[in-house]
Order: sequence, then structure tokens, then C-alpha cells
Amino acid sequence: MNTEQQILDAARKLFMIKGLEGTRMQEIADEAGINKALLHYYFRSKDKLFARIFDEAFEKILPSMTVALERADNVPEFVRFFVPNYIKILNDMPFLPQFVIHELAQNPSRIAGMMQVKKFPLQKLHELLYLSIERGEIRQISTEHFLINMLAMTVFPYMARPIMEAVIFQNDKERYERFLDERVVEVIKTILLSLRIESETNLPTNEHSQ
Amino acid sequence: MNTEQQILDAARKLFMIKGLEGTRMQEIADEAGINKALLHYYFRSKDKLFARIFDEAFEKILPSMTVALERADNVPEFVRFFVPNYIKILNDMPFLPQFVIHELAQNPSRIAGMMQVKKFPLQKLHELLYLSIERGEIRQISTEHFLINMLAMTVFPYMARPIMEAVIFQNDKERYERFLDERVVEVIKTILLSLRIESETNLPTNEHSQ
DNA sequence: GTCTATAACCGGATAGAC
DNA sequence: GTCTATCCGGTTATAGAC
Repeated sequence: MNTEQQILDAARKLFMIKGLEGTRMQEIADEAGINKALLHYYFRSKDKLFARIFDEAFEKILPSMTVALERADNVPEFVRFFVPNYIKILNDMPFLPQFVIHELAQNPSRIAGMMQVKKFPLQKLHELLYLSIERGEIRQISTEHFLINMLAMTVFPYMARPIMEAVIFQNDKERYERFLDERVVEVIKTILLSLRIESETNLPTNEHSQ
Repeated sequence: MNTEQQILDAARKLFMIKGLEGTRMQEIADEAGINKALLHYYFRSKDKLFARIFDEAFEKILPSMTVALERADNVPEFVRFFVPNYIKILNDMPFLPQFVIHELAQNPSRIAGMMQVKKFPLQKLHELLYLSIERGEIRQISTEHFLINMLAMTVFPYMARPIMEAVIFQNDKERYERFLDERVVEVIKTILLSLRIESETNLPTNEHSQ
């Protein structure tokens, strides 16, 4: 396995949890099993290495929404496709949202150049939602509140894990893992019920579980 | 106004957004309008000053739940009391959750000594919820999922603001503020509907709004 | 209590041998 | 490409005058 990739893996692991300022170049070198000077040989500076990791992380945040919208013909279909797929990403990279948000809070300009932000298909979701509302299939709700509600319930258990695991689960890691496994079903159920789609009360329990 | 308080105010403001590693002692001194050496005179070290701010912040996270539970005789009452009160705290300190979670992710042991964690009245909420479920007033749901759903929808719009404001609201700060104002009503409505309390469909819109 | 000056340390970056 | 040794700037912390 080549050195550049080892560095990127080590940097990702550390930056994700400890952030830009909290991570030492020495730590990255140790984690990658190489010399500190090599980091500069491959990436010139800490800032450049970080930018690479951040951009790569940001890439993973938005596209799954686009995919889910392309495949869905109605709101329940969208929810049932989006939630399990997003949770799959979160299981792979549990610190992703926390990382991106923390760094964006310090340096909002990082988001400026990102193309995906402009391409974000909010309009597509809006049309899907309002078609359903006009048909009387779901209750009146704004696209923004709907989207934030769904994202919140999906993402929050991962972001807030340090405090939730301690306060609610007395630091029982395994119980928290099991709790996270239940989220796919629970989030879909809660979202659809809150839209008052009565016929969706009985949901399949494992079709989308990982 | 005394120097110690000025220092604490400055430190809180900066630590909240930039974190422990991201904040310079010089910045805190400048913000407080005093000399850098005075920081050490009053708090000995950066770590000790930070610990003071962190503990004080953590204090604000849990108690409002306890209060809401003490005053509530049933689930809708609890939700209607908790959500607006928590949002009031978040409006005062929008970075509070992000701050606590980020620092807890680096150093989970910070939570170890906190008494409030052990005092957290999960059992009380559990009893309230299961009484309602047995009475057939609300659907079957675990206390943990219910609590996380409510917290997620309440807290997430504040935590994720940097990315949500950019992606969904094209960095329109005022629109985001208005969106946040709508959350009290929207979160209560979504939670109660998702529990299938049909009679709660029509909610008062301003009783608890700030 | 508050300041200036400085010590002590740490971390990112570079030079240069191999 | 990879290493050791070193530089240099910045940051925390302290000494000591007022």
C-alpha cells in the first residue's frame, strides 16, 4: 500500500475526531507509521493536507440526497430510500457530520467553492412534497422543516453520541450500537407517522436494515 | 464589573466557537480587554480556565429536562414544556451543544465526574411514557427513541446551522432566523403526530413561542 | 491587581544525507 | 522516497517591577 494513501487514512482518522487545531503532524506520522518530514514531502503543509481531507469528507454529505430524490416517485419512497442509505454512510464514518460542522463553524468560507451546494436539489424535493400535500396524502409541512426533521433524527444519534451514550445508556457501548441499529426503522416510522400517512403504520422491519 | 467575570465572559465566547485548541490565550485577553498575564493570575493555566467554562456549559445541558419532567403529568404536557424551554436556552447559547459534544469527543473522561449524569431522570420519563402507552393514548415507542427524536429535532437546527444555512437557505441569515422561530411549533407538532395523538393535531401556535 | 519582559516549550516546516 | 537534525515562529507560562 502506497505512502500517500497511508498518510491520508491516518490524517482522516485523526482530523475527524480531533479537528484541524487539535491534531499534531507528529500524531499523523505516528498513525501512518512514517516520518514527520514525509508529510511535508507529500502535502507541503498541514493546511493543504487538511483541505484535502475536508473536501473529501464534504463530498460524502450531500450526494446521497440527490440519488434518493432521483429514484423516488413519492414521499414515503424517498424517506425509505434516503434514511437507510444515509445511516450506512454514518456507520462507515460516524464522525463525519460533527467534523464538517465543527470546521465549518470556524471557517464558513470553506463551503464557498463547493459546487454541490449549488446543485443541491431542494426544488425537486419541494415538488415531490407539494404534490403529495395537494393530493391530500400527507399533512401540510414546509420542505425545510421536513428535511431538517428527517436529517436531525438520522444524524443526531451519531453526532451527539458522546453525551447520549453517557447520559441515557450509562456508557454501555454495545447497547448504544443496538440502539443505532434500530434507528432505520424508528426514523422512517416517526417521519411517516408525523406526516399522517395512516396506511404506512405497519412498516417492514428489515428490508433496509444493514 | 470585575476582572474575573470579564475573563470568563471572553473565554466562554471564544472557547464555545473555536474550542480549546483553536483558542489563543492572547485572544481571550484581547476580548476581555486585559493583559495576558492576568489570565494566569486568575486561573493559573489555560486548561483550568477551559475546565471552568466546560463545566459551566455542561450544567446547562441537562437540568431543563428534569424541570420539564417534574411539571408534566402526561406526555404532551412534557413535550410542550420541554421544547420551548430548551429552544430558549439554545437561542441564548447557540453553540452550546456543538461545543460540549466536540470537546467530549476528544476527552470523554470530562463527563466522568458530573453528578447530573447520574441524577438524570430517565426513569421518570419512562414511567410517564409507558403509562400513556398502556392507556392507549400513544403508540408503542421506547423511551430512548422518543427522547432522542425530540432532542434531535430541537437541537439539530442549531448544531448544524453552518451547513444547513448554506445548503438549504443559500446563506440567508434572516430566513434561517425565521425558520428557527418556527421550530417550537413544528417540533411539538411533529412529535405529537408521530405518537398518533389525533386530538393534538390542532396545536396552539404562540402559547410557548418566544 | 495589573503591567512589561522574558523564559520555556512546542509544533510546523526545511535542509541535507542517504 | 525516506530519514535525522535543526530551524523558527508562535503560544503558554512565569518573573518581577509598579
